[in-house]
Amino acid sequence: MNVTSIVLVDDHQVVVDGLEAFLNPHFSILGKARNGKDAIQMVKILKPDVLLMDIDMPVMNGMVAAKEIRSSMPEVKIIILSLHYEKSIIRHLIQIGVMGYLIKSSSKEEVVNAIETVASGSPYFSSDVTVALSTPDVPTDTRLAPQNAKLLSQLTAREIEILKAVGEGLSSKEIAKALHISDRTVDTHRNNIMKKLEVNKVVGLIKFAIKCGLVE
Amino acid sequence: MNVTSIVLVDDHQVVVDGLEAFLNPHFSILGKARNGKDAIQMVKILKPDVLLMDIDMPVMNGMVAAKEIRSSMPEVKIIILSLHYEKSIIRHLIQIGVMGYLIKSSSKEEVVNAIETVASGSPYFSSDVTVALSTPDVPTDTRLAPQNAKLLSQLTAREIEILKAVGEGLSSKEIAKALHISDRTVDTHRNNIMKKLEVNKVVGLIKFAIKCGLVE
DNA sequence: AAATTATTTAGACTAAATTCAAATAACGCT
DNA sequence: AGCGTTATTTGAATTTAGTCTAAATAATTT
Repeated sequence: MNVTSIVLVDDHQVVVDGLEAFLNPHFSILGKARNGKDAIQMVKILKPDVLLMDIDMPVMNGMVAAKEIRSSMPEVKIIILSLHYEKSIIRHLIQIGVMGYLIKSSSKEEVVNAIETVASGSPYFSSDVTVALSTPDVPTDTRLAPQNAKLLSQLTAREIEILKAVGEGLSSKEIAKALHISDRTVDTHRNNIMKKLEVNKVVGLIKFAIKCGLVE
Repeated sequence: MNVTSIVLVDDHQVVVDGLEAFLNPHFSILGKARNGKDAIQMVKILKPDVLLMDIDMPVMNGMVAAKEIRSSMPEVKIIILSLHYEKSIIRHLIQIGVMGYLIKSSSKEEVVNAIETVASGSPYFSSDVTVALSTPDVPTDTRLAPQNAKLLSQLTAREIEILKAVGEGLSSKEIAKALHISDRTVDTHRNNIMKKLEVNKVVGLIKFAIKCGLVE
């Protein structure tokens, strides 16, 4: 088998040169690019075994380039070399089909090891990446949106009580009975609430109550 | 430096014996256990460098044992050897602080490599694990509950159209105008929908519409 | 052709919401 | 203690919306 050929892509010259310095006798560096756009061109012409690429780059970032290369040249194995620990980005790239993911703090040995592993057809992911992915997702919808919190805070205790009851599907009369007040009172409260929340339909109240977790 | 010492834990004798067979000249196998409980005892007495353990085991499973060992003997490096791809389990174990995670389909070489990496102080996670973790979480609330799907399916197209409009806060009259039909018709549809969904309040309709993702 | 289901409508009735107007209670402020 | 503000409460008259019953027409299925 031939020596593994590589294209290096990073917008910082020192990084590319440094990588080249310690990869050079062992691997064949076919080319070096400074952004995703150039990387695509270079890969098409040079057809390397492995593409070692950064994410943050001007003109075209590594994620876009990786996607394009995956679809047009699936035989090229992509290794991402990044500072990013952000889960969504890592996930996206793995879903796109990159074969490896290294953090820039990786040792020379790890980079060499990753390239060899990937060149042989197996994926290689830095353990930092795995650990980063292991933190559970925060469900976005459980959090109370700031503007809702603000609106909610300007309701009085009684109003919140009534809003909750409305959200639970009780009519003015039922609420009145439950709270031992007149149903006119309940209506007034409800109208005041609607003014404060700037909604003009009961549905708006119900939706707001749901959003704030007052019901269901 | 001394040869790395290991304790093997798996409820299947063949697996333990098989592992021992190819690890033996290279590493020092101090002991073999069949469940988590025995593993804890054995680790306390033998103090191995590395504990290679399954998850699914009788008496006490590997997760519980890993947690216990992590808190009582943090210097012992734990590698999980499992069939599990389940994200929540993998995550939990990484959060507990296991240093490695291998899938049972791993090659001999990978197992040896993992043990060496972990013994030297670096984590080692099989790439299958990383890929498994890279799939985005499905927020539980976005999924349509089966009973809601069933109820929704027994509504007619027209009824769904009206349900949606109700959920958006339109009154019967407004819906009537929008659909170029009489408001009586809208009422009838709404009542039929309520019968089908077994709710007796408009709020029920709105909540159902939200649950089914028809609105908002 | 007959039976079901879907869509449409009306009238009489009932319930609910809106508007306008205002009283009482509570709270902080000077 | 007196003032202003806000919260909570209520009523009457008015307007709007929703329910119930009943039924016709269109579309589909059997």
